[in-house]
Amino acid sequence: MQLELAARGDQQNSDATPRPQPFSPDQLARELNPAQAEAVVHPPGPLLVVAGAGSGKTRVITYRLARLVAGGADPRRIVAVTFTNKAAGELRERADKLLWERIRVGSRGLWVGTFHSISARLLRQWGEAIGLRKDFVIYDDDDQKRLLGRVLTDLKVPERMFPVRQVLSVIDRAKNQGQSAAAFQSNDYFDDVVGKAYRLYEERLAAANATDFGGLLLSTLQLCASDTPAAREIAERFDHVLVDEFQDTNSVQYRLVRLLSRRTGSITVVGDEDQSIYRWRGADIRNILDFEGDHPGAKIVKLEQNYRSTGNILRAANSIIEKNSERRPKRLFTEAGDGDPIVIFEGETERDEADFVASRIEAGLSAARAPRDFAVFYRTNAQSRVLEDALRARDLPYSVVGGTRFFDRAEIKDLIAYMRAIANPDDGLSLQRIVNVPARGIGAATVDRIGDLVYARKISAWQALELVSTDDQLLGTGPRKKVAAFVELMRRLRAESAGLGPAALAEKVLELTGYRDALAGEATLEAEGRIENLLELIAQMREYEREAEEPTLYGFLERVALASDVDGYDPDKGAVSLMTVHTAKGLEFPVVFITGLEERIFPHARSVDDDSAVEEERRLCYVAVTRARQQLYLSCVRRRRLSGQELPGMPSRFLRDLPSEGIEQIVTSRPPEYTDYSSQGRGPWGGRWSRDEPEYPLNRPVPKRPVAAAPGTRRKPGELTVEYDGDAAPGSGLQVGSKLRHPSFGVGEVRAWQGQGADLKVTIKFPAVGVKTILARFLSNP
DNA sequence: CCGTGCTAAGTTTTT
DNA sequence: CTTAGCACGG
Repeated sequence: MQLELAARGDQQNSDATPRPQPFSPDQLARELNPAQAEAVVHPPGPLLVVAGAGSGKTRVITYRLARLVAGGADPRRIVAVTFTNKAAGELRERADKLLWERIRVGSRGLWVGTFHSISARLLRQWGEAIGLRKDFVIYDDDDQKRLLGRVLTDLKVPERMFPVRQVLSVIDRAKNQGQSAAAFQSNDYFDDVVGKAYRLYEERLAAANATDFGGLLLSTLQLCASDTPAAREIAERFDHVLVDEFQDTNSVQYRLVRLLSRRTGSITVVGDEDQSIYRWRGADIRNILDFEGDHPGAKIVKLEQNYRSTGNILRAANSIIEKNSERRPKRLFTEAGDGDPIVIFEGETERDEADFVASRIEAGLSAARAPRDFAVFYRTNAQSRVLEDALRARDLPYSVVGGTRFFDRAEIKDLIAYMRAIANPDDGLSLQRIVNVPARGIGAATVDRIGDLVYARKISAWQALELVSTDDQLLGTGPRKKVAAFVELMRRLRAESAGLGPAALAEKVLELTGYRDALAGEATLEAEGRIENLLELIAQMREYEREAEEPTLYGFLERVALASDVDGYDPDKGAVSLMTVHTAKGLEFPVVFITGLEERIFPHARSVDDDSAVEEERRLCYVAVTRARQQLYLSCVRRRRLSGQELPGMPSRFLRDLPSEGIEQIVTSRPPEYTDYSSQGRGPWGGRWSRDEPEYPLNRPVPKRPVAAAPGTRRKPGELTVEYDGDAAPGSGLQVGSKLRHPSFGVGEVRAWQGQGADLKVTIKFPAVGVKTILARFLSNP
């Protein structure tokens, strides 16, 4: 009782009372299944937990971590690595809770984070040992592309033969495998050029005091492997290492983990080869398959009992994944009943599919099922649009997780670029972005000259700016003065930045640069939206300042650079979730729709010719299926419009692999007529679809004639309701130019309207989605 | 130097 | 179909 009342920070006193037995065999037997308990109590040393989907993986990690601490381990000397910030946050929260409940110790000082954030942290502390400054910035892939583009131009490499994307992917692959620019091997002409580009790219990165995603990890590995006092300190730093999603580690990450755990040998990895879906990003499935061989005496525990899904869903998942060969045999089981049958929908077009999804969600809403309980998955981001339209048409709240990121918007990147340039004067890329934003008369010609100067004299962009603003030989008087004014502006901002938090600094930037005034002066809806976005960013900065232990400008910039798609998922939004299958990993929902299950969509066209790529697609499908708790819908269509052209669709091979029991099928289409698309074939979709390609029949015969969709299930698309939030009352002065707010589209401007009362239709232009004609139902009057 | 209008191009998954 | 990049005219 006394213990219950002990204050949270009161650690000394807890020793006075007898300690409870928080992890006694009895207790564990009550809270864990035998396999879970085995993993939790295994003594420190190499341990691989093969955790099937929904088998209580996070539970095992938190219990094991807590038990290590209960046994005397210091939380500050434990590092737990995850793949997303969201997973890291969850792990920290659950570990903290368990530690407090059971042994009155918090998780304070525990290192939990993604590979990238932990690397950044190590580099900021010890990176100087390998010549890295503490204040480096992190370039995202857009920055990488721009930097490499400039490198390729300077090397006079023909763009046709060496597209930036392709060169970058080779460089990235090399980095993921631990090959630095110096060590880059080339066997052919292409790689010779890539090697040259790689070296110059790295040179420029270093000059900009910047690093990229791959570099973050590679530098950390180099640091840890170096013969320096810093490396020895790091080797002493951690007693226990835990790694989540181990199947997705690449070679560099794996070596890093081994170095961190080498001294004590206490390394716990948790993963599932069946859920390895990041091979294209360098993940090496062998890391998990060979773990035993690499760690003599390693213990392996398999978790096969699933606590998430119904029997029908689990059987479907098993039958899909069983076709793979690169895996240890494993079969998930559940003590739950069969549950509802899985529903397969086969429609005519992607609109029918979207409408089916929306109608089922609408019908499924009840006291027990809120919008947040539904998730819709797709293979590629481009597929989300039709689904969004269909949900909108039924007024269902939805939220697209990932996709075009908030941080990718132009105005956000501009502001971030200012902050980066203030934090790090050497960041040429950011300087280039903002030097003429808002327009201050510094044109492309001037920027080019400064860029040439940087290249020719091997100076930083900032030095070049300072140089041309004082030396009247280099630029004409007009441009020179303008550049000088910009230099002065940046100096002033830097001077003012001292002592300001990120949010206050951002406001200063918007004010002093005239950015906000420039937008306000435009007085358009787009500009209004941009200002709103900037305010949102500043609000995020404030939130960061509240949360972070030690908020700094670098800290915020790092958080921005390392934010992941799924980090934006918030169940409390109360909306139907739309996301790619990749983003869905690690999440679960009562009802799941997997759409676009067609050959060349899922599995993707780029994968169908390569057996091992198809295995990855199969794992992806397995991940998608195992997200569902109670109800699973799978859908495919016979004709799909994708980037302009319509292509015929064949049911995915994954549908053919489903068991014949526990499935309900809804068909509203018929197979497409034979069409020879070979003459029109263009690009990767290269639409050949001939008789030679195998048809994958579903389990029931397909009707000869199309069956009409149920009547009354579909409203006219584009009909929506808006909430009144403007400067005109209905009937009493609604006019062109009035502002209205729509729950999904935001504020829009009235273009035209017709009718009145309940039949009032208004045409509105929304900055976000364009012009829409809407059935307006005014909910409130001013 | 800047904004507009057009054409052409490219379309997987993301820390 | 969308978006990005480019040429042109002001």
